[in-house]
Amino acid sequence: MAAQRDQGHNGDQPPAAVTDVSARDVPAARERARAIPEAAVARLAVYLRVLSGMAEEGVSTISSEELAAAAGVNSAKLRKDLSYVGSYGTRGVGYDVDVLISEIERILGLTRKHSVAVVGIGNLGHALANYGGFPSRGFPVAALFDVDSDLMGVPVGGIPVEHIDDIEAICREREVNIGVIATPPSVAQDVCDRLVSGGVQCILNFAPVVLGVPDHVEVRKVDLAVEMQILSFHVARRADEALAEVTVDGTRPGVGEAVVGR
Amino acid sequence: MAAQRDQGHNGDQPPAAVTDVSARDVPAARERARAIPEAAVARLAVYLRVLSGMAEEGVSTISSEELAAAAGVNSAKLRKDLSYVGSYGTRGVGYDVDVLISEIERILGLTRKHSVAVVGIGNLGHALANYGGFPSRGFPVAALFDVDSDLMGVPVGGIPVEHIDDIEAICREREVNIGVIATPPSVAQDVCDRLVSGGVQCILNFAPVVLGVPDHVEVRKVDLAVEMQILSFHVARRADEALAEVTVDGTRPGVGEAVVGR
DNA sequence: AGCCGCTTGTGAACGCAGGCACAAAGTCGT
DNA sequence: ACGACTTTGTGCCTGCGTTCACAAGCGGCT
Ligand SMILES: NC(=O)c1ccc[n+]([C@@H]2O[C@H](COP(=O)([O-])OP(=O)(O)OC[C@H]3O[C@@H](n4cnc5c(N)ncnc54)[C@H](O)[C@@H]3O)[C@@H](O)[C@H]2O)c1
Ligand SMILES: NC(=O)c1ccc[n+]([C@@H]2O[C@H](COP(=O)([O-])OP(=O)(O)OC[C@H]3O[C@@H](n4cnc5c(N)ncnc54)[C@H](O)[C@@H]3O)[C@@H](O)[C@H]2O)c1
Repeated sequence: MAAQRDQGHNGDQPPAAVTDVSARDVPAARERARAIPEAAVARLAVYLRVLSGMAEEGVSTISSEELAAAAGVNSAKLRKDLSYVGSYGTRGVGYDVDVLISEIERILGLTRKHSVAVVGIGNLGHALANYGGFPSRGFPVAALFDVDSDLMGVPVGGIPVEHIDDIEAICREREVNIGVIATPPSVAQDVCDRLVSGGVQCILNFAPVVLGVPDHVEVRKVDLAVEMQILSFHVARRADEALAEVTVDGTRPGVGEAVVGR
Repeated sequence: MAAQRDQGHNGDQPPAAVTDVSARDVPAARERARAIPEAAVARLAVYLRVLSGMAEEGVSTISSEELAAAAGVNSAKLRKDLSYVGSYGTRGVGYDVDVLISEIERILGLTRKHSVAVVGIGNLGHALANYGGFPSRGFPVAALFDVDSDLMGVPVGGIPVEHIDDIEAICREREVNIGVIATPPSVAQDVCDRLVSGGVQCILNFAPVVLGVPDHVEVRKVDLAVEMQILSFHVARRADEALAEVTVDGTRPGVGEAVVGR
């Protein structure tokens, strides 16, 4: 079938030394939540989207095999991922789509409200603020910030842009949970610090810099240049391989059929 | 120190079953290139950016410890990553910044030209097309595509938008290596197929769908909703932990100091 | 009611990536 | 010229995540 190989791009940073200061030799109880590998969490989010699509199409039950195919993963892995959430399948039948959606949402914490603030309303910030996919998935955009005085008060995606200097106060007031940084790299650390002092605990960073944050803050970065370079690496590798392939046995890499994702 | 925990979000998909059909029990030679873990490739790209910054500031030599701190990783891991590239350090001194830059660029395949095509010039596509960070890093934008007739010929970031129906021909003609999909999810698979038949081997997908592609095509996806949901999960986990923490020994997670990344 | 076949859930094995610690190697100072 | 110091490169161990394979469980069919 050959769906895409998902991101191989992943972790670094001492998983137990720096970030996980707290969770060790603790009784148990929420141990279950902690035990979910981050990679599995990422996949759960994908399953959730696929399941939502299924639900809209009126599908009420799905087997691990079908869901795995739709999500582009191995069915064993899918079942193990779902087992982190709990046992909500029916043997011989499969999973109830609605139940699974509810349970995954619960585990991912999507039952809470997660207000988002976008900082840096330039090219990228505009696109993010206008994007309907966030509010519709439970991430309402609560505030936009910039330094540019021309932007002050201008509504983008229905939300007026506010001045960066008010960021702490506004974030606290509106209980912003997630800060999105779309400013130039040079000011990203400063913006990050301000978000943190505004009580924001989760940050999604688009600026190509490594942010330093306190232990209790979670940062994820989206670095397009890195993505490009990883692709570039694969181009180079493929070129080498194709060369070696031909040299060794004359076989050329097959072209295969294009499989439809959903 | 506590820099950010990098993406824990990572691999899935059978690493040896689907994608790596070709590279096994091969003589050796380029075996070196294949042997680099994808996670290490992602970090190499980060090191490269940090090093570029260093070079601009006139730094000519850097130790693994310094570079590791700047990149937010463990120094041992950094050295191991660099060892995949080769032995270009000088013991007792460190690495020559320029040499390291050249070698990482070589490994990442950045010595070749990588033309990029962006498909779907909406909110996100505009931002991408206008982004100066791609051309400056060796990824010139060679073409833009959309279906919207109002956009035809309109220059975005200096490149005129062309019709999606010409995509195969233009991609072949301009030797596009990397296709970026920023269309609505519903047409993403179709666009993907067209890119592939236009000879594009690497795809960066922003649409929230799982793309099916032939084995020889590499897909990476950037899924902001998934990123948000991973953050959401951590919010939930933290809330649970904080609760348990207080319940068990009365200690509250420390607030720590905000460390500056660079 | 009992059997059959299908699908889940998971125990166990495997493999890869991360981290430690040290020997090798080179530099700088005297 | 030699020794002491610094820093690299890497072997080994540990731990996590993925995969396999199968027993347990449930619905449906006879
Ligand atoms: N545009 C893209 O497609 C793209 C792609 C990858 C990465 N990025 C990164 O995303 C970031 C934003 O890119 P962009 O193209 O939108 O840049 P941009 O220059 O269009 O926008 C930056 C915005 O940040 C604002 N800003 C500057 N200093 C600020 C401060 N101290 N506080 C608040 N706002 C401030 C500016 O006024 C501007 O509106 C950059 O770091 C860039 O490297 C962008
Ligand atoms: N805007 C964001 O910040 C954001 C964030 C995350 C994900 N995304 C995803 O990125 C994609 C684009 O988002 P957007 O906000 O730019 O949407 P958009 O609607 O603004 O832009 C989509 C563009 O694609 C074009 N298009 C439609 N069908 C096409 C086809 N068959 N061939 C070529 N072009 C076609 C449309 O004309 C439009 O210009 C979506 O899949 C969205 O889910 C966007």
